[in-house]
Amino acid sequence: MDHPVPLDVRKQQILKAVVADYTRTGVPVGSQALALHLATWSSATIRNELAMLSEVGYLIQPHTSAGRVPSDLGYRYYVDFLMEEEEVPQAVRRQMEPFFAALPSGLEEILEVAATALAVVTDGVSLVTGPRALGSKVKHLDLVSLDADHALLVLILEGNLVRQHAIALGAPAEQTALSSLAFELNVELAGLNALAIAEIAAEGESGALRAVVLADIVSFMSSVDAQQDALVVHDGVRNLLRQPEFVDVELLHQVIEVVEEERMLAALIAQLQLDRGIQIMIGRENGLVELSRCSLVLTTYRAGGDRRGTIGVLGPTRMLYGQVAPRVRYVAQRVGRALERVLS
Amino acid sequence: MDHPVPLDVRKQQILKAVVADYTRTGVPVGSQALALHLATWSSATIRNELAMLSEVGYLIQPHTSAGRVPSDLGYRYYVDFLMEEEEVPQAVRRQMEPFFAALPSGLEEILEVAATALAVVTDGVSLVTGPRALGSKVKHLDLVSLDADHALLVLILEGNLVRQHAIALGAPAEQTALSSLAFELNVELAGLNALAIAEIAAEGESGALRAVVLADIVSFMSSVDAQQDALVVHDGVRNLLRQPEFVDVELLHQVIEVVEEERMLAALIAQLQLDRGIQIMIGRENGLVELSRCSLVLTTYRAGGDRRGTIGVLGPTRMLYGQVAPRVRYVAQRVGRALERVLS
DNA sequence: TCTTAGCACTCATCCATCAGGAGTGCTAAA
DNA sequence: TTTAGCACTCCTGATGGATGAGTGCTAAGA
Repeated sequence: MDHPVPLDVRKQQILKAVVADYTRTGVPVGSQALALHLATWSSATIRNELAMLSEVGYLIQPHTSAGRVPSDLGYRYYVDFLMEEEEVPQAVRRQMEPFFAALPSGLEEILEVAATALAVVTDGVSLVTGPRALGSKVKHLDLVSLDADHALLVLILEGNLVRQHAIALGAPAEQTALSSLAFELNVELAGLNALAIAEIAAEGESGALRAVVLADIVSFMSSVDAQQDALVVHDGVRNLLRQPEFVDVELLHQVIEVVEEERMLAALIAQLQLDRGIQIMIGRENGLVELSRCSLVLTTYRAGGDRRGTIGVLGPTRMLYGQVAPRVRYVAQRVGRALERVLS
Repeated sequence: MDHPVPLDVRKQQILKAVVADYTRTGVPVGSQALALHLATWSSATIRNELAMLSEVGYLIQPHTSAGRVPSDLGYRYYVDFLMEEEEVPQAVRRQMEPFFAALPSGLEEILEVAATALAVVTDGVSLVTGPRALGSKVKHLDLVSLDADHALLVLILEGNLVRQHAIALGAPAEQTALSSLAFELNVELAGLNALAIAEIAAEGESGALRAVVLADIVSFMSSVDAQQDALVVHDGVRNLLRQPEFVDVELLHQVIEVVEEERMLAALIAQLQLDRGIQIMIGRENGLVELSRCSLVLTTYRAGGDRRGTIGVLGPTRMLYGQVAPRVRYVAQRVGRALERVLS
């Protein structure tokens, strides 16, 4: 991967043609089929080249009398050096428009809509994580009385992330007391993150209503920060079923298991280097055996400031990378823009 | 369905044995296999009875030399007259405990947790709709300034359903103005639904900040009410893949399509009569051709007062109804209790 | 009249066999 | 260096019993 075997122009053209043909049909491609597209050379010449490409590991032969299929390495070379990105067609943009037109203002809702849109236009499973809230900051908070000694804490964090949590107050408190406390805290805590609030909490005397609420805010915000990474929205499992590689029910089972068991994907995505533009993980590169015959096309979206989340697509290794990558990027941009509007 | 063909005791026993055997093994059951369980009669006698049960439509023979399989009608007779509900075993309750132990206080989160728990213990796809908010009522609201002439409306509805919406104010307004307006509206609107608020909105003069916000509250609450029905959480698609009936990829495809395309299910569930305890829809009874080989076991959960939602399981027709039904009911109760705590 | 042993019959499933064909590697000529 | 030719491999799909599970029917027994 670091030192790909260099290829001459003809081998490159042939590899590219193999990838193109195979992604289109899903059937191993033979020298004769290639000779049609690459009329410059005879099938025999191509056959020789194919043998050499197999030798260096870019192509695989399922069995002796079969055509060639790109290996993970072959796809890697293709993606790194040969792939041409197809601009997102007008028709596809139009197809997504309804999703983004009536965009809601909540973070989760926006991400969910984006997931659906992405699944529709890429024929894969879309994956979206929440923006990493590296110490998200309080924008506004509110306290609503539930019963005598319980209250609901409503936190509005930067990015209009709204979270609520029930607090056991320890002692009875009226709504009026809660309201004035909320007013007071709004002034004090605006713009602060969990860490800074923890300091303020440490100062005050314990036991009082204010102390109880402050302690809860700190612990709750920390848990929100921790959770944020894990949030994975997905959509489009149905798309996998159309792919011929998934007639193998066992394989399908493994993939769906991983997708529904969201934390495995979350872990995978967390180890991702951000800020690399589109990142493509091919086959075994992702490290999960269950996904060894799948690829991931991921990128980051900006949720204002330096908060970023991940959005992307999971599909079979045999994927139209040149088409999927720009679409992922496009949706990421739209999400970023939508969040911008909603941001503080 | 309204007038099931009556059966004598022996036919009932045989039908019950066929259902038991078939749900266990997934293989058509023959007279000899039955004779092992029902030692009172010979295989020949059972054979005669099977022929009669086939004639009245309770059993089906996939082909001449195959055993019998219960028809939709047969399952219907079984669940109506023969099924014995198995109490939820201690082990299963324990299995669900972690899910309910650290239950969050938000409506959506609770429903999501319940969906996961239900999927785990029933080996099917769990389905959950939000509680029907037949004119949900305001409990608390808040206005947060976004920029000069935009504000974020945060509505806390009964049941601690928190919703936010961005408002274009039409004219600049400071946070102080918004706060005092929010204070004023909290007093006026507490406990009112969209309809009642619409009346208040109609009274005031238009154009003012207050009028703009009121108008937005009305339209937003109406849309929340409308949406509420549609909200369907699901989990456990992976479970379907273990069932032998879904080696037929085409069938699987149709089912997943329906499940992911949530609105079809929402429509199906909406037409459901509530308050009937457990409702079981077998095979074609659900009316969706895509789900003609599936069954639904549904019930309602109470979200306090007269707000109710639906929770249940989708699985193959060949389902352990006597086991699934009590588990669905159990989870519904737990959800109800969890929501109770969170309720106003 | 009801039950049941016996038996012929049906038909899905399994397995081996075989022809067809796609695609290869190798050789030798251009 | 390219390419036509050809033998070879081996997958795929079709064919055709053999097997066996399960039935319906008949006739004898309780």
